[in-house]
Amino acid sequence: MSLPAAFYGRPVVEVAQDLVGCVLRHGETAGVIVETEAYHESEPACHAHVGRTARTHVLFGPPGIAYVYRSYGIHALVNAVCEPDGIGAAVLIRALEPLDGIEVMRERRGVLALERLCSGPGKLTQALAIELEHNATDLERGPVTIEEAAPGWEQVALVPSTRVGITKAPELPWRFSAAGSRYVSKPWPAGLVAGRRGGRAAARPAG
DNA sequence: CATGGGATTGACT
DNA sequence: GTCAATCCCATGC
Repeated sequence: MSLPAAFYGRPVVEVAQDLVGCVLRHGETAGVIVETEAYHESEPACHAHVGRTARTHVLFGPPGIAYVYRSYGIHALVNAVCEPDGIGAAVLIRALEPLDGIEVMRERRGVLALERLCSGPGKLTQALAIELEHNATDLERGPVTIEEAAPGWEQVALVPSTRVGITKAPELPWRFSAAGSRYVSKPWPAGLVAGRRGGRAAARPAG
């Protein structure tokens, strides 16, 4: 079942943590969210920091809406708008553990390894065929939806770290990764896999 | 209207 | 490790 708007209408850092373990779905493809980042208008790394513009008005709208934008002229990045209507904030979905439609994802990505299909914000949108046309669409009604935590993922442990690829407000620990997951993006946060030795990753989180 | 800068990725040295 | 690809949009003239 898709998450209701009220789920998103809370403090964005809280929602970013609660979204880990939930399922992002588009058509026949879906994956468990294993990495997120929070962005809020009060800090300069957030697109909403500049105020309402043609680009950012979605961020200031009601929660539970998709904010999709193009990055570096190549990739589409997908976010979930958070906080009450009028506050500009969103959670960036950074990585998924592939769940459904894996063969379709492999074709779209031109990659076979499960660990590489959705281990980055630009990779997962390519794997799920999420594009700019999905900007401002409703995440409860679809076509792109986010469902409640997958079985076994309700209590997943999180590893906080600083956000990736930004130059402003780099010190905020607003990136959240599922502990022990092999499907998160690089750079891996320190302590992602407790007791990791010889580069061998642990199994997926308990559940 | 011109310009500059990305919430990235993959190929290459 | 370095670097190019390539589009949208915010900003400034």
